Amino acid sequence: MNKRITIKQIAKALHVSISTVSKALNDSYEISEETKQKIQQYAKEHNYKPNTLALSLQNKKTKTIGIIIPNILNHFFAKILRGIETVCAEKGYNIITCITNESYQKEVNTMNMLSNGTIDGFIACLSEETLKLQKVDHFNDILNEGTPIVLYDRAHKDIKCDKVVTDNIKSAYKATRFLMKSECKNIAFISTIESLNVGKFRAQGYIKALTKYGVVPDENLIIRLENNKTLKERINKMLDYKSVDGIFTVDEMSDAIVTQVLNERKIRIPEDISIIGFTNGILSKHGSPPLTAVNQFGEEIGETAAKRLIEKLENKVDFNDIKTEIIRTELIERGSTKKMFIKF
Amino acid sequence: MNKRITIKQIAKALHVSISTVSKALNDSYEISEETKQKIQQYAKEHNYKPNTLALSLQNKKTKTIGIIIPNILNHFFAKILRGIETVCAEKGYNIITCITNESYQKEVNTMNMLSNGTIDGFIACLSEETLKLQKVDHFNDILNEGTPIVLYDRAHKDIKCDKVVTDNIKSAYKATRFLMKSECKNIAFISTIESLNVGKFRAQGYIKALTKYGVVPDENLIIRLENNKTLKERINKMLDYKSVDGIFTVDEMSDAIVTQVLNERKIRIPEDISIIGFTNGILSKHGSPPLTAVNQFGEEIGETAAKRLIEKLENKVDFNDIKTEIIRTELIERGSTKKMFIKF
DNA sequence: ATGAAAGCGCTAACAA
DNA sequence: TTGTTAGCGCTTTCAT
Repeated sequence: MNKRITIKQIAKALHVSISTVSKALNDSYEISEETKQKIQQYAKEHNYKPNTLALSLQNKKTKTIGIIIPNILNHFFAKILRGIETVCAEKGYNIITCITNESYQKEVNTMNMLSNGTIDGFIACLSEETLKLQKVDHFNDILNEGTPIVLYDRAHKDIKCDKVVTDNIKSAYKATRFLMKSECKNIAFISTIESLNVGKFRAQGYIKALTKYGVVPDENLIIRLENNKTLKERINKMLDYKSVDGIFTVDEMSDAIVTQVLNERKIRIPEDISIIGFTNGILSKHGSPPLTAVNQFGEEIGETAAKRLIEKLENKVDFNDIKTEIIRTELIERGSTKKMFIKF
Repeated sequence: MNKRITIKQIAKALHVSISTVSKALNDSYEISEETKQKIQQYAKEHNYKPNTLALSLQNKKTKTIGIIIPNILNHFFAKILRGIETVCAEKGYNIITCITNESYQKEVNTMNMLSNGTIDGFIACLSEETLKLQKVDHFNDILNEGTPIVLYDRAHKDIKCDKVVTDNIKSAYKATRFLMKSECKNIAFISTIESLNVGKFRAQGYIKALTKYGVVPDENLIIRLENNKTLKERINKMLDYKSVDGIFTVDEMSDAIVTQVLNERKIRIPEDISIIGFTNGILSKHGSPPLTAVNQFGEEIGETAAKRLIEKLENKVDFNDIKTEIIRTELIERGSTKKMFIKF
């Protein structure tokens, strides 16, 4: 066993003082070339690595960022994490990743646990439960302590900090309009994320588009749930009720289940019904048929959030200079929608 | 701004010594109830949180674990991460997640960066490049420093540490046998992960099963690639060559592309060709038809690895007591294979 | 019951 | 050019 060596041990071995070693290792001009050589070589030979903890304690900076993720199995969040990681690695920051599993309590606990010197700042996304309970004091407490936070995707108006979000209303509006352009007359809306504000925004965009083009939203074609328990039966009921020819699903779960139901009922996509999804995860790309979907650029969201936080940490912008960045989306046309031909 | 408070400030404010405060906050029997009360209350009011860094420096323990993940967009790894996180959170450990993006250099850098007091141990998976280069010294160096490592999924025989892996040979054997049982005569093997040892093992299992039941492996039905660049054309060539009636795809990418090609050629699944996949990710469950697949229990792999590492960290087992744990798999029968009827 | 002091590994101001 | 010392926030031993 080749235990780690400290500056103190080097000093003793080489009969110099601790500070000489410290300076030599930091290549200080104060130290003679000769001594530097000697010390640096000894350090290398003995595989010396400075103890990050001690440095952090000294500098009051840890160069690590806490990442709060509601659910890592969600491909969208995985993409965001990748974006964050890329930027952080580039700029020399480590990340501590915490998964809240959509739980309020877990979110509060981990954030408190980390905001005591372990991390310099947070990049966080509210859990579903937090959003339901509307309790966001823990965020404001941490901000008050002087720890910067950047919120991504799911934000909350009562938290006064930087945010990086998607323009859900506009994206949903465009997706719905696309369906209308491709001659769909009865366009349904399906969501299992009604508990999230992003889910509500997408519904707003859908309704806005219909209304704008003179279609009165039909309650029976709108399914807004907080989970997918009763979804299958709701879809079947809806399809019995009216001959839908377009469906806008705003989360991947809805998309998967709709596709399944349509297959079961031998309804063809897109010949009988067109579908547009949201998020553009693995299922969209590789499903059959591949899904026309609103692509969210998760990596870009992550990168933007990380860049913003690091700016703050490095005092390139003032702590109280707060902004919300909106990341574009794009509609990726694939096989689940007909080629559009109506001009508006 | 409500800056964090230290023990020292409490001491000053309350006109007691630093050590009294420390003891009071730790509920020491040495301190009078009265003083304790006073100090604890003050601490609570001022939202005192002990500085983790200082504690770690003192204890030589950080209660955080470094997680090395080759690619977070891979759903299997995401599942493993979730398993790790669950156990770590339960036992009070934080995790620092690092993504290597399958790069050797990134793996070396991050592991070196963290193994200097930042983390107590590693849970790691070798990057593809590391596996190709067969350079694993960085792992052994870290082990030599006394930092425990648990390797998951992709391991390497030259690294002497705990491992948690899947029995790839056996799983592939069973999957292949299943295809044979369901009357497939010409079973193809498709892999785009030939660069990984797990990929090679799966091929071995496939060949073993064929051989065992008297089938001579046909080179033309075996596609072993290191990526998916030429996959589509290779599959088409193979299908032109011979009427395949069963395909064993050992990674999700292969599965997605095979399905696509079969759809294009109007070949029905499972009527014309049965498919079995590996890993059982999102695509398997929600594809159409849903894919019969070898399920890998990623969460269990993660949990097992985390438990093992924490045992080591808490000295429940000796550092040199090394073992390899093999996590079961199961074959999940879905719509991409015929109901089997041959008895062997 | 309370406090002084040393030390975890390191940096930096100051002294020699 | 090199060394001494104090201090980052905390625990712990040893006095008082």
